[in-house]
Amino acid sequence: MKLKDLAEQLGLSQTTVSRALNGYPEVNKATRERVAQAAQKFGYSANANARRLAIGRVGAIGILMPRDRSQRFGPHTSEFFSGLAERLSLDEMDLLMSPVVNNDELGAYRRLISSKRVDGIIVTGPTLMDERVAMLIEAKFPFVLHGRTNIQAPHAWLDIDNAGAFRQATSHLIDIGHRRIAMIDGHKGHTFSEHRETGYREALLERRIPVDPRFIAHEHFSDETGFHEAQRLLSYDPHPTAILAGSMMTALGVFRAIRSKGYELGKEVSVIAHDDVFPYLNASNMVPAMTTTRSSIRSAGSRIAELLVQIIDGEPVENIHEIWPVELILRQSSGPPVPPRR
Amino acid sequence: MKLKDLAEQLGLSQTTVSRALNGYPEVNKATRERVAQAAQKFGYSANANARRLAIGRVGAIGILMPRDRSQRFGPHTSEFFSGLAERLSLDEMDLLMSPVVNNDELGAYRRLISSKRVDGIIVTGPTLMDERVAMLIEAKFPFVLHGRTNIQAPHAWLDIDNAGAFRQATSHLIDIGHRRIAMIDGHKGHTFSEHRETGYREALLERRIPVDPRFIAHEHFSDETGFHEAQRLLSYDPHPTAILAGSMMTALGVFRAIRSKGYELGKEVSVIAHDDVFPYLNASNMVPAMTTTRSSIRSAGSRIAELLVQIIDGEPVENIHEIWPVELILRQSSGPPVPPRR
DNA sequence: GCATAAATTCAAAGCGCTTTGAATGAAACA
DNA sequence: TGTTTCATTCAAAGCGCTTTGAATTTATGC
Repeated sequence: MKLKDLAEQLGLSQTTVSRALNGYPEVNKATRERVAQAAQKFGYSANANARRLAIGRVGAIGILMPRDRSQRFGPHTSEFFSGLAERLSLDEMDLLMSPVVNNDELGAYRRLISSKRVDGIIVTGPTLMDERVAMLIEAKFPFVLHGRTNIQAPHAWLDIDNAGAFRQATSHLIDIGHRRIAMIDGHKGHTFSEHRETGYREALLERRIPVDPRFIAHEHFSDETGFHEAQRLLSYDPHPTAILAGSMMTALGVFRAIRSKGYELGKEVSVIAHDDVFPYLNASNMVPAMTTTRSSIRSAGSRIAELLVQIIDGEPVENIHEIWPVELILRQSSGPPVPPRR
Repeated sequence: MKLKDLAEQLGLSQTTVSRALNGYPEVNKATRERVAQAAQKFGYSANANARRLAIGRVGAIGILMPRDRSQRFGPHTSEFFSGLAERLSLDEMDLLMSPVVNNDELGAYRRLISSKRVDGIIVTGPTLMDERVAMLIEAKFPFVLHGRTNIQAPHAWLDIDNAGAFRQATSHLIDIGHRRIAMIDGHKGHTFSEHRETGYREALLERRIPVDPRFIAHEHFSDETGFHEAQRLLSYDPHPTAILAGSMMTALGVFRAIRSKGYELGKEVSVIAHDDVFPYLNASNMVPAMTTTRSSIRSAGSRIAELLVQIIDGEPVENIHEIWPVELILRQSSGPPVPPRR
């Protein structure tokens, strides 16, 4: 059933029916009701493509499948998506996930824009001089970046305070007596990873504790890499008395490594993990409960969707920058260093 | 830049340019080249909405945000999506995620169909008499179901052998001497959950071991529920000597509960988990390595995307039914029951 | 009771593409 | 050379909607 048919059924013009359905004021109330009922009855709903063509707006925002396979759809991505989806549903907006073909990421962004399949784009996991961001700015296409870059031209972004999180965690560990502190985080090049390392270094520097490069690891987030890196770290003599883990998955592996070496968690070796708040993996439920720097990636997604919709509606991009603070939540996996038993 | 502009630039008609771009044979080779070059140069790419309106095809498949919040975008969903996305990229198809508004799920499906935003739909997490499936069959809209229902009318589906997986795991446990075996799985009502329970019961029945209803738990998949349910199970006297966990997350909680009670995993209490193969959570890396029934949910997603594309291309739906076998992989978390050390 | 304003409704144009049916020019045939 | 055929190209119609500008009906003021 199309608009024409519906209009004929009702003995009205397409114009009136269209207006009735779209809530225009110049339609008689009785007529509007009648139209609504008929639409309901016949299960009519406008052909989205015709509608979009006519109004020049899509009602969807896009996101490209994250570039490297390892990052693609990790648990972080899915939590983030969940936040996006939740917010977008309020505006009845769709979320379009488009693949990167031929590994031509920039081209994929360009095509997504010029084919008018989406009203705006969300960019995640940026590097410091992210070329996708540069391109989108240049193209003047609405987008919001999750994370930050060093690119100066105005654009909208939302990021958490990664440097602050790791600075705070590191300082805390120093405060309670640790001197050999290691970190296992995500791959270098990504802004969040660089920022975290910066925070970590700043905290050490402030207390004049030298940075031991062996104590810094960059890997993707999984229990496996957490395990391997922690094993490596603990094999040094003296080994670190505290480990910062970039994600909950990493932390699971770190826990495992500490146990398998026979150390007591939270005593001989402390662990602080960054927690993106996964509904199915709760830091306070671990044994021992895990000390974390916490920030909900889902909430970030939700807010980003909101911002993008605002931008699409014409909000100027200049002032849309948010840095979210990260909470340090002390639990049992961290404590003053205790010399090894034995 | 639109087709008209591009055509004018080239001194050609829109017809010819369109045909050149879409690979029609009746275009001079030299012309085709020239057009391709110009398109590249001007960054032209057809307005997707106009194109779709004209050809009546969208180039996207849809999926609605899973219904209940708990299930929405768990780690399973994201792995599944990942598989879908991977396969769809081969066909340059988009994946459209549409929200369910006002909690009107069926209405959301109807609107998705009648608004012609997608060429086909993927349905997940069905119940035994899933109304969405019934509706889609009725509407004759292309779709593939991940899972199964008891609905008889022909429709395409792909499922793993959930009953077989749990039957096999249970039988194995019985074989090595267990008599009190518990299961913690997903919510009742979902087909996969019912099938698993069926498999479990069949295995017990076959050996004439009575089913203890206290030993069956249905909860959503998270480490927290795994922990709580396992705690409950282990508080019975006598307690189960083996626990089947419906997901890796659940298993993490179960591990924790067993340890916190002071039992030795794989001896006093065995655990077998169903593993959907998460790249960031590896069963063989746990300590002890976890015995699992394994089936990749990502591969399932990939295959389902493939099937849906075939259906959209006209493949009849009658014969598209796949049941994937599930492997039981023995590792250290299961073994013959050992009487508690005092 | 008539002119004017306000409330409704409508016909037709346009969104940017594909595709039908016709036109053109070149090559092949007789 | 005139006629066919084939290879290319084109003009125009149509996809289903929104929206402009005009037409009609109804309400209001004097």
